Amino acid sequence: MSIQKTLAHHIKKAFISLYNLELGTIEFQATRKEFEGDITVVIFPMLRLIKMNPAQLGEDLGNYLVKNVDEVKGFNVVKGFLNIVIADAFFLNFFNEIKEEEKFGFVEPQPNDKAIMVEYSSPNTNKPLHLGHIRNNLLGYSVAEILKAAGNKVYKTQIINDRGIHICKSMLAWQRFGNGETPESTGLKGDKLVGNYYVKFDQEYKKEIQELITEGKTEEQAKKEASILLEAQEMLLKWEAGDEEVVSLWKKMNQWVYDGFDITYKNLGVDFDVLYYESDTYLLGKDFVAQGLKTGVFFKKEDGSVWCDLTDDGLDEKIVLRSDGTAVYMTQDIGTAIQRIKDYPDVGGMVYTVGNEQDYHFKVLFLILKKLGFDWAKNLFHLSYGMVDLPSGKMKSREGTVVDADDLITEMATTAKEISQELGKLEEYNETEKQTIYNTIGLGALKYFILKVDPKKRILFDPAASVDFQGNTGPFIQYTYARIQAILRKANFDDDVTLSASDSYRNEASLHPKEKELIKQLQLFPEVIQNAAHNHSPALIANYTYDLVKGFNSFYQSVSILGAEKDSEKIFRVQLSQVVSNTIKNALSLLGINVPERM
RNA sequence: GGUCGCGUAGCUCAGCUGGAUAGAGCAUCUGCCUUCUAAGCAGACGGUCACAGGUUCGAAUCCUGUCGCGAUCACCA
Repeated sequence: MSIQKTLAHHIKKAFISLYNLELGTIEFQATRKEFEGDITVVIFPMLRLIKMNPAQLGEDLGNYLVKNVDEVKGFNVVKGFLNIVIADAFFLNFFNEIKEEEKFGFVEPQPNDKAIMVEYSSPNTNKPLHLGHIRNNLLGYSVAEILKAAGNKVYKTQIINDRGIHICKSMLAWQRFGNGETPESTGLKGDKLVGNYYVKFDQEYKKEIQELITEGKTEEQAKKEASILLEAQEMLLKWEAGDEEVVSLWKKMNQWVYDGFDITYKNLGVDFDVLYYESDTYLLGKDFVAQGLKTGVFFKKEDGSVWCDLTDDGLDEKIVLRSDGTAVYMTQDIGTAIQRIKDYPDVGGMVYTVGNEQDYHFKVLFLILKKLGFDWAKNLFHLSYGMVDLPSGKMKSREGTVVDADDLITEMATTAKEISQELGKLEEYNETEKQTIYNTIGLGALKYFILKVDPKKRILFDPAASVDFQGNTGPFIQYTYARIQAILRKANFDDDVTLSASDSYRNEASLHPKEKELIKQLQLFPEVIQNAAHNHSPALIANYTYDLVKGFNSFYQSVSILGAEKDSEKIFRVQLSQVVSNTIKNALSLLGINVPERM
């Protein structure tokens, strides 16, 4: 039982025996450093039940606890705060309980619990992934991992936007100007190659518009009448009609893109359990619109278009079917959501990782699904995140001001390499091993930099300067981990200490303040995971890990680990280091960050 | 204009369901590498928590309003 629960139980008993009163929730907090004690009870809220001096009440409760609870060694009262001193034995016992747990804090999913489907990435297939996708992927992946650690079964998914006018544009440009180029013939990643033709299309389109304007057309006319655009639109119609030639080109070029994406995903360390393609789902949802029309969730306007009236919920009317009977984005999303539950009946909720420009869309989507009467609709969550901005402003793919995902990953590894070489580390390694470590560090820096920020906030990303390797960064945490590994290696090789010795903790039960501090921090981990899962926030994990690392470094600097005076002390400190390093590793795994054994 | 989000140190960010004197890192300055990895540690400097009201024993946190920034308000996706 956690110390909080134990204390809460006894404080309630104290209230009954001292004042004959039933107490509700009790507020605990960690005791501030400047006061003596480990855990603090806030007295003020109790004054609502009983009118008395808070200092006196604290005094009474403190005395009761010392007398009746073994774990309570002492107390002091400052204003309305009862600071409780917990016996070191409690922390030692806790430590001994968790020290064999490889995955301390992680909860196994219960077989009959509902699963959660987490959607992220969901790219278009006409251009390569960029910095915005990186934030999306890292967030989605991390939240999925956190949900798993909190005891949920999770399906990771993405819906690939593989159809529409955008891919036709790339296809057309490739047909016209491509000379049969392939990823193999050019040595380009497939997504890059296709992306180049998307840019090419735009260039040609603009050229044609200019020509038409000089011929005397208005800009508006020119934009509509450019032959290259008309041809792309025609191509889309052919695709929809199932034209063999167009479909086979579409398949070929999409496959290039997928091969390219796979490399990026692999480098980024993300993966998926289930894939959905928009070409399979874009016609879904119409049946449910028809049903909703019958049950009165939707209504039809004179022109035949179908709408959902959300004015009672403070929103607008939203179209769900065009007057020509074709689907809109919303229709498709309704259909896809329902389809997913059909495909995976154990799914009881979904998380959509999509940028905050679609906040309104998802609000409406979730509301409509609720109105349609699906009970899982209450468990839908839009994991909304802010844009990633560059110092130069917005990223615009057409203007070439995007930060390409692959380039960024490479650049981070290069920076890691430069810094490592400057510091003269890693010299005993061969080139391949070094490169692996550079990748781990560079990627760790990037991931931590993005995930430590609250998803809702915008990130200003300066590729040249913003990812630091000192202070609150991924590499700092990785570095601490690597240092602990060095201690563990030396403890094993240079000393005849047996880590599994049965007396491997200090029986005298008196902890160094830094040791106690560390154990207290470890104690918080399970709670942090639950919290992070509840709030869909990797930032909570990141900040916890940083605190733990700070705590360890402070410990590392102020006590001698391998050179401890007594054997029991040495073994204890090595074991403590071991548990801390496991926890760091586990916490980082929730952020998708790997740890190097040396750096 | 309506709706939603954000505004905390020079910069980048923490601050959980209201709690004690608002915390880190970077930058600037001071110490610490013959001793477990100095990508580190210890310390100094730095704040009208955008602004104004309100709620209460107590507000960065909750409510209202104002200002600033961003997003969004298509028979686009």
